Amino acid sequence: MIAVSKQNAPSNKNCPHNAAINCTSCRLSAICLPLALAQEEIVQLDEIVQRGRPLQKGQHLYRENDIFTSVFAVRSGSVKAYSVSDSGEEQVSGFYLPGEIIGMDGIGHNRYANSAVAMEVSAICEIPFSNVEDLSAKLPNLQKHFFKLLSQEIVEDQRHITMLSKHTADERVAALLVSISARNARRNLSPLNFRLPMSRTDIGNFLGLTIETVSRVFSRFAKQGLILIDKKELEVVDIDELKRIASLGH
Amino acid sequence: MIAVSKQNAPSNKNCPHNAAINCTSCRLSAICLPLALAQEEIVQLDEIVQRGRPLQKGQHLYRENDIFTSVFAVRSGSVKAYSVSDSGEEQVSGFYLPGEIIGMDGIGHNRYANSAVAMEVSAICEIPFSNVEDLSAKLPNLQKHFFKLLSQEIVEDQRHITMLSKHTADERVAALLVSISARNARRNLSPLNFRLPMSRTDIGNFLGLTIETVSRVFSRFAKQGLILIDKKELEVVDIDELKRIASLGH
DNA sequence: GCAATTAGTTGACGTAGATCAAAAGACCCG
DNA sequence: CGGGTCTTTTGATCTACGTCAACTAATTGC
Repeated sequence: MIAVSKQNAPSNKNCPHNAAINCTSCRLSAICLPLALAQEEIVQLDEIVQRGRPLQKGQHLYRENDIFTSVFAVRSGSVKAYSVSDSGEEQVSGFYLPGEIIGMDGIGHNRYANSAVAMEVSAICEIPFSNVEDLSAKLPNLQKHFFKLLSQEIVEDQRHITMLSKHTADERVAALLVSISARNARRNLSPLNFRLPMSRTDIGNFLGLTIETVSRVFSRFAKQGLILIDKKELEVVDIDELKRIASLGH
Repeated sequence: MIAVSKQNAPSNKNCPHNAAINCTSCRLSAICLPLALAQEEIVQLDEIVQRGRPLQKGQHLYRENDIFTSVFAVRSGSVKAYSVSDSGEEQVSGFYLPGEIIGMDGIGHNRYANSAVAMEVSAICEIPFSNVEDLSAKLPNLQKHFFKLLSQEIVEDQRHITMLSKHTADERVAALLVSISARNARRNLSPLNFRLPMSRTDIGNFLGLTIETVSRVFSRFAKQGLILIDKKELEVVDIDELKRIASLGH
């Protein structure tokens, strides 16, 4: 299921990492663009969006404390955001899938608060934020859209806080699987069959659990017939039960 | 939501809850307004800010799921934001002190994601967000300021996520005390002598701990000579040691 | 193609903090 | 002022998850 692109330059409309594309024709625009934006407005936005060559697994979009310049839209692949504490420990703050926007944590202090690294070969759109600010003054819908994006990330983070402070290991893992499933559905991918792009270590780190606990929960879910898991390939067998577990208060 | 209306109570410049005040003269403006805003721009902002009569302890600014209309600046007192999960449990998502802005979680889905309640008698400025959007299109500094505010809240929440997922009870409590101390300093209040506006239950809930654990940590800190605590009155004796504890990775 | 490294699984055991329990202050309010 | 309620403290016990350890299976590199 991994469509790892072997080619590195020639333009090819069928390649998911293809750079020769624009917002108007991008099938993810429904996710990352404001629905309210008129065709002509999209063209204006399109002009400021920069599309680079695909990032390889392990390559960074930016690093914690770099000067903030842009936010990024994931076009294909997946990205992990993380920060490193004084004591040198890594904290994974989020996973970003196609259509999602990363880097907005940098706006507040003009420096990125996290590092962002590709978890697999990924195509990324770079959106210089000063251009967004300028254009937002002219396009009320665009301004509104970015306010919404930022606010939604706050709500997301707060949900995650609740997850960490009130939910058991089972509930956290179930919630992550349900979240990825729902996000895949939104992108018209299978919500029941997908590849987890992140390692067990990253999952544990994100969920505030050790790798051993994550592994045990997966094994238990598999034994209970909720999922089939082979390394990173996942089949969700009983999504309703996963949802039920995810929404339990403990 | 409470009806926060412009009122014409007798002007009394000395009362901390006084409503007859404007942004220009408000001694908190350095905290809640963009420094870059010109005098004349502040006047324009001032016109959309509504100042209501003080809220009593326990009164709500808004409730989870109410239609989003405004963000609010705390002028005096203190406010707690919290949400209630499916299972009926409360999750405290933040404490807001004078100069801080609350309610931005509502922008994303046009409904507040949290409830906000006064923890003591508090004066609040209501800022209708549609006016902010309109004015932001004209005042680039204002737009920038709100982008920053939203982004900073994201960074705050992510710090809190790290706190919950990587830090011990001692470290969490120390970090909260250091945070309140720093925020008091910023408002030119004593950073070493203050009253905790929230209950032990709220502290525990916010930090992902039980009330018993919070109580024990306070007792331990007191025994170690780091703080003096009498009910809600707190004296910080050794701020450096608290900072050290707060920044430990465990 | 075969050692070397890394990622994941599983088991045995330890511990930070939850839970349960009881009591002592505060703080109402009639 | 005195009885009821709520908050906080402190102690005794329990448990979910972390830690440590041993092993297997992928992946990488030469």
